[in-house]
Amino acid sequence: MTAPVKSSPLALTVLALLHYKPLHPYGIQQLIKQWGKEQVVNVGQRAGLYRTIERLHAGGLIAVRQTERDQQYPERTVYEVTDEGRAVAREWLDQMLAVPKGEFPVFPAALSNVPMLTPAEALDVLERRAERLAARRADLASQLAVHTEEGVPRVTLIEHEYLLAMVDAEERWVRAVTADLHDGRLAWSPEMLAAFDEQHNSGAPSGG
Amino acid sequence: MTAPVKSSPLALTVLALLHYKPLHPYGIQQLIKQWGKEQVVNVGQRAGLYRTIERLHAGGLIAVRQTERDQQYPERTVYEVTDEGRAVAREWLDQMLAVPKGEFPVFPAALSNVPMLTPAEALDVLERRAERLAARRADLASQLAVHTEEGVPRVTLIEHEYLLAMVDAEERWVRAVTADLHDGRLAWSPEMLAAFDEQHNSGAPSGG
DNA sequence: CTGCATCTAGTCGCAATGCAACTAGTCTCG
DNA sequence: CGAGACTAGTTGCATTGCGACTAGATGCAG
Repeated sequence: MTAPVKSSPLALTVLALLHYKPLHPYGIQQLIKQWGKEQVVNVGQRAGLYRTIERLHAGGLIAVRQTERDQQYPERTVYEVTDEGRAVAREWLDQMLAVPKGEFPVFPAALSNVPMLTPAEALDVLERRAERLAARRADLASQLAVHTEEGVPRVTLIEHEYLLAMVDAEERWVRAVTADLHDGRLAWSPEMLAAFDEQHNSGAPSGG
Repeated sequence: MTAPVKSSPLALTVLALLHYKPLHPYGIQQLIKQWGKEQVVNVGQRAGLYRTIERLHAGGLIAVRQTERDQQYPERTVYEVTDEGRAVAREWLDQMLAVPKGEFPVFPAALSNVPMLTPAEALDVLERRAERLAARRADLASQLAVHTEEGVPRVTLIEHEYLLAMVDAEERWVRAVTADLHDGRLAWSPEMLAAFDEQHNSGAPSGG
């Protein structure tokens, strides 16, 4: 038995689309974009898509159905999902939905080094973030509104609802922090951090 | 001039810790754990840490200060941050704080394939997620409480506040969705999705 | 006191990912 | 006809995640 194929957002999406009907790689990419999933699956550079398909193929989760040839287009390999692929997709989906995965986004890591800045500098960069978040929030909200008006079933927009909720929450949090920075409820100085470090006699994460 | 070093959570943290005082790799790892930053920087497997340090060294952002030798321990190389390293750390920090980066966490990608499940199945897995999120939330909240009681300055806990806010927001969102699933405000069926697909005459992301 | 497990510190290798460059054919428009 | 842009797929490189491995130190059980 070959090593089990590792799950990934893209791999799951490929299986899901093939589950619906056989497709060639480029067709998959088209569908992903058409359905606005590029916002959650990173199919921007095709390399990842082709490699993922290869991996799924090698693992027996998808199979070649046919090899078309429209003259004018290069040879197109059409894939279909296998029974094992269907089963695996189900397992992946259950796992990914039920178990929050410990990921390491950059923002919290950056936040943990905020003491390197002065409160005024922190206020400035966080305000800039808040503005960008607001723009993204507005964008997501308008996409949702458009699709909803068009009668798209809510369940197919559920990931957009989620993204919107998260962006909204982050923006609120950032604005709360900038407010605290603005009127001094959150403040620090090198001296204060150094004094605290001394009490605890070991290296500290503050910027000296 | 060598290629500019790519930023990463770990690289930033290493520069920040060395900014405070020179250290050897293992000491850096100790500090990261001691300050609870393993939750935001992924220093679990040491390979990443050593490779990051090598990369920073090659890029001239850190330099070897000395090579200690406690008998009993292997040779320890102590690094210190260079002036360029300080400057770069500042730039990275500004960038990472001000600009939300488009990352691709697995949960939203999984969500986008929820139509493959029945509403009842979706309810089940999402309830399991909500429970795990609640556990994590409680854990983060208690860590925060402990540190706050000990008089740790708030700014050094800011990334924990953020994580807590995000986990809390996600849990609320998931519970709102499970509530909607529970009493039918969110529902679907293969027929309904198929009907919708037909109107739009192209492949669909629903599970057929 | 000898063998076995465990901790500390660091290294190695591999699969996966992100990103950019490159190929090669096709279409468009002047 | 030729320049540039689009389509479709490939290649390479640096980075990351993750697990396995080394090798000395320590501890503790028989």
